[in-house]
Amino acid sequence: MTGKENNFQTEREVFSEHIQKAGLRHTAQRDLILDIFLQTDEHLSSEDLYWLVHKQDSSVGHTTVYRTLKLLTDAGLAREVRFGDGKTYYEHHYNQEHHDHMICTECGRVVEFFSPEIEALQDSVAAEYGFKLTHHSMRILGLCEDCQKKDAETSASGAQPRIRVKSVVVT
Amino acid sequence: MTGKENNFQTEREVFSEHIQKAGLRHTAQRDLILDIFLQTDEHLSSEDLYWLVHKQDSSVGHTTVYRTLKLLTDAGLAREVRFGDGKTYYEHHYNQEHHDHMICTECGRVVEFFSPEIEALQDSVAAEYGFKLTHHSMRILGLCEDCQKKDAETSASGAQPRIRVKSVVVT
DNA sequence: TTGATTGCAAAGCATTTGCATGCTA
DNA sequence: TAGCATGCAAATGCTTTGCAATCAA
Repeated sequence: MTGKENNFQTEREVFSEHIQKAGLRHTAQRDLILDIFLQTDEHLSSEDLYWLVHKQDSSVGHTTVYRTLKLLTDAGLAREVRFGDGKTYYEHHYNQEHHDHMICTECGRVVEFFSPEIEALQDSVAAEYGFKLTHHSMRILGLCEDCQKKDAETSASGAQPRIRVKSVVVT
Repeated sequence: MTGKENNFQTEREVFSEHIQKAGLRHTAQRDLILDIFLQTDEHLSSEDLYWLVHKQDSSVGHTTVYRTLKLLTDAGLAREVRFGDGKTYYEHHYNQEHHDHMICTECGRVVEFFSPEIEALQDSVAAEYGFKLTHHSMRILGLCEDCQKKDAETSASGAQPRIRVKSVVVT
């Protein structure tokens, strides 16, 4: 009886509650997609989750995974994140600490970090301009330690990154 | 002979230099697109710029505007920015101070801001994880002062925002 | 039974690409 | 003249939507 299992239960309950409150319905697909989502740890795209689901039930369609991820987001269980490669990724959101992302533009490695100082400064910037801050979004793009070394050794590395940041877009 | 005019000249020169160095060619379309881009002040999408160009020369195609904006970005004259509505916007980049964006999710208003403290903290976060920071991206999403007031008065405002942030995606 | 849900195919968007034609250098 | 640039149409990649069939409540 670990904390994780308790948490697991609770997330299912949150989902059920959301479904009831919104007048929606329980389905085998939704349960399966939630279960598999909860078993993951990485940031995954709808495509990624689709294939994981597909392995267990090949009758589930792409559309349902898309729609269910949206549903999970509405229920507060998932959070959409974008890393600049044009896809939308999802990460666990329920009972998770807020964090931002640092992305290696070479290998796609994603590091989560949290800086209370930056958070506080964002609040004060918003206040300064009269904004009521609802969300914020922050990415740091650069080269991770390994890729800095690799770049020093050879220029061409064969490995394909999972997340390819095509154009480095700074906002 | 204002500073703006001097700057204008210089940006054209930068463009010419970039074109020469890259072995590319001067064309009437590129000159026109650059000129019109330089006359703008807002963040504009390729679509936006296309229509501005179209007014002066309707023979210029979408594709050329896309390609030229990429070229301007390569030349350091433009910077791609994304606000979360799925489109790519461009802003002036040459001789511009670095800044981040605060976006009103109701009316789409974009406020540019700069916080040296946040910049410094980003550097130290990167350093802490061994990252070599190349770019960063930061958005603050919320309600601007006007929209907070409007929300207090009525819930439905008829105005269509120029930038519609469909799903609030926090990264 | 009623109406939400599903999965397929098709449509949407923003963006990119193939290719014949046009035009700079 | 060589080969980059252009513009059209078609393709792409991700996501959404229409719709008939299915299924939960």
